[in-house]
Amino acid sequence: MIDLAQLRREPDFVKAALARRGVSHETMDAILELDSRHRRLLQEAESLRAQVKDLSRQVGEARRVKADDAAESLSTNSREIGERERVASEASDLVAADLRARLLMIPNLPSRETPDGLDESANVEVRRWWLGMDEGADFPTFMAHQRVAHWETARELGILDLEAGAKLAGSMFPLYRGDGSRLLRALSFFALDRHRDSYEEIRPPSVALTETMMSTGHLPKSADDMYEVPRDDLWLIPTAEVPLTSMHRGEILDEAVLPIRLTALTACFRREAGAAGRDTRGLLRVHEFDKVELFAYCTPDQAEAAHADILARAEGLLRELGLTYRVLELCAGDLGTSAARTIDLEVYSPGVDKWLEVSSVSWFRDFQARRANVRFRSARGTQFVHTVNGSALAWARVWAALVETYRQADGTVRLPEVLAPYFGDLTIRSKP
RNA sequence: GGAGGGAUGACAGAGCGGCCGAAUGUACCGGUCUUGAAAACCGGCGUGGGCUUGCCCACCGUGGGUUCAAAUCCCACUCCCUCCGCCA
Repeated sequence: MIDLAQLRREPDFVKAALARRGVSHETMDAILELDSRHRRLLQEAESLRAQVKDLSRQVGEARRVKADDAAESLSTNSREIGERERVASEASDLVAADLRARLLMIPNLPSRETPDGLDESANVEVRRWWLGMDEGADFPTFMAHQRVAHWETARELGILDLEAGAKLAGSMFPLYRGDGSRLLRALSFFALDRHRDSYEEIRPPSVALTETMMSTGHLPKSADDMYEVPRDDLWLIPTAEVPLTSMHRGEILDEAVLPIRLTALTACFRREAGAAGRDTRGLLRVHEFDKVELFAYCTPDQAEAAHADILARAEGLLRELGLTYRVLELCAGDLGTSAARTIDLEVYSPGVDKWLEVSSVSWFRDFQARRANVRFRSARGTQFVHTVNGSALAWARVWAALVETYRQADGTVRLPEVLAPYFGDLTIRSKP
């Protein structure tokens, strides 16, 4: 949630920032108008309530000295004012609810680093990396045997059964088998081990309450993108960011414990509403995938370094795996609701000849902390923490890129050496 | 699923209709004392909101209700603890 006080204090600045991501000035003016109406009604209600409290005190006093007539007339008076207070409060609450509902729909202010632009075409490519680049090698030329889509290779090798997944849960719910399933597990274990030095591993629930979804900004805006369990007021998590952000919901943390760095492996569920038919073959876009997430609660001063660390770790994994990737600075119009700044990592998948998003590293400033009410106490008083997070990494697409990149001329897949401790024999062959 | 107990400030723990936003202790911060520290003593010490910046309002698990007045009474819900049942 954006800071209402800031909107009041510097409306032009906030409106200009939000205009960069398509929020109209009229929308913000309506909020300011509601805010001032709310404050007027609130003042009225509060002053009436102050009168009721004062009279009630006098009633008590009168009773004590046995002045029953006085007590009776004071309490009648108080009852009448109480009626008016009730009316004023209801009016105030109504406006407050409207104001809050609108405020929850407003996205975060883009950071200074975020370039202008209304959609993904305006994202800025920051750099590319490929194996050997650091030694001066040119962008790789992929061989014909690497130009085979992962779903073809996977069928030949028997490591992915999309038909079976569709039978069980519908299309875009993949079922991995044999070495395909082992590869998935190897990747998660590999990543979690790499983060052990400074991130505490968490295994959160895979479902979250509506209230929890509100904290990260996934609700109310993105309800259509998520799976709901209405009977229990639960939602399947679209990312570990959801539970991790709410771990300290409502708490005031000691400055000394920050930054709190967490990592979690979870399944992620996404309905992908509105994306039907777009890049949906194989593992390009699926409803359920495993992801290792990195997350930090930090002070505003620590946020930049925490963001950079997550990005470096996500990139580090891709480099260790020897995959070709590029780094994109998202433009204002392509940012997620809660993000002030986001850097995406896209891996190059030679078989399908596409760049696939495998990580999104975001800085939320205090937007989520304000919603989740996570603060910290310091010498300068109590303030909201900053949250940052990023995938390291989302495995379905990495799995696809690995199978395509490391496909050999003989049709087998030879995985990179770093996976040896997690996978054993690195060659995936078709089983007789 | 059934029965009972509980939820109060950073923590422990009183209060059970009327100056209670809340006793007391611990922790924490400042001061006195001390060569220094500890102890002792003195003072301070929740969060958020509104406006005339001094005052007002809200918050005692959550949401309703009763009352002139609710941390205190009533109802519902959530979570925690104990016991019984069931179960991977």
